[in-house]
Amino acid sequence: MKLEEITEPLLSWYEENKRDLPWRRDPSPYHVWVSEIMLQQTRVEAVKGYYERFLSALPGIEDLAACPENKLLKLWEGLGYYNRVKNMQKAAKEIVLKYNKEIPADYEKILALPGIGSYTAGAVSSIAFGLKKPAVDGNVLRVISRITENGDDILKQSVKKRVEQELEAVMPEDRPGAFNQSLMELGATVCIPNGMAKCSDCPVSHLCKARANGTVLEYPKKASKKKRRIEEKTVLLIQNGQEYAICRRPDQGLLAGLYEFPNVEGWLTEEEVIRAVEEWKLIPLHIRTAGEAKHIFSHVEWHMKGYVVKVASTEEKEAGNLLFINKKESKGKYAIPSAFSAYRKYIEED
DNA sequence: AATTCGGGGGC
DNA sequence: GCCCCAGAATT
Repeated sequence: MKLEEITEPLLSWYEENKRDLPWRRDPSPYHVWVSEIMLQQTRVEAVKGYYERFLSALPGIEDLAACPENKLLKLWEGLGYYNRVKNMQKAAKEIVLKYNKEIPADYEKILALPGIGSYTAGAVSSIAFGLKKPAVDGNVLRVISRITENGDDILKQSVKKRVEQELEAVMPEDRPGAFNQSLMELGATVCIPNGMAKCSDCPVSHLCKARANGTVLEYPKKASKKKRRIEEKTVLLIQNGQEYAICRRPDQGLLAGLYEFPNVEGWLTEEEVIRAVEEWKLIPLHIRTAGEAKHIFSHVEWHMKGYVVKVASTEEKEAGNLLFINKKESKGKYAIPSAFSAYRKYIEED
């Protein structure tokens, strides 16, 4: 089987079956770029709402380049992988300065921008500019591994590089964007993972080696993942009247630059919590438990126990690194990640 | 080549 | 519980 045989069936199928997605309506380079960054390791359904809101707030590249970081993170709040939006702003500033406010129609220049790897560079190049560059994501790797019945570990970058070369060699000159999207669309809606592939709906099932040999369930091959480590934390809801304390996380590492309720490593007793609050030079008046919560990241789990600590009224908005905010500021101003969703209700109620 | 980055939905 | 998602950057 020659791989290029998939081109015509895929393109025809795509035109008939493609989903109506927000970023397919007006595929300007900026729109395609924003959508592709949001879609990195993130499902289409999760992105839709964020995409519309983001472009309403920042309709152009210059708006993105000039946006204050807190507002930017608030627009991304809950979407995850927050370096994506920071890198996107870096790239926007670079585009404004070096490329006269327009994304260059050049694969290598796009690839060199922060936050853009081979997949995103290929997607923007092909979809927004009609350049013949492949866009190989997890969908494409799964589809190709099944069609070719290839047992290599698709998590290896060497495999991704090889698939990119193979696809670039057989891509149609005229419709590279549609070709790339057809492979992803097939992977997302028909050739889906975990053994539920709908081969009867597949336009290239007659070319699929795994289908012919009944081995679809065995592909793609992936190396097993290592276990997550577990971190125990005590989360403090420090209440001063209608306001609660939050603090900014460090600029590097997990959830960098986002805000959180003050918390400490380990599970503290009430007495230890009282002492910890006094370390902030606050005067604890009353303490009660605020329940337990678990949050699972890709590589770590937080097992949290919470306490509500009412403190004596203080004039200061800030105490050390603490920042006292009200319900309105919590909802509209500061980005607090989903890891703390179990505890946000304390400030968002009352 | 491995690890670190979020969060949610499906089974 | 485990899987995976329109991946990229860092170590």
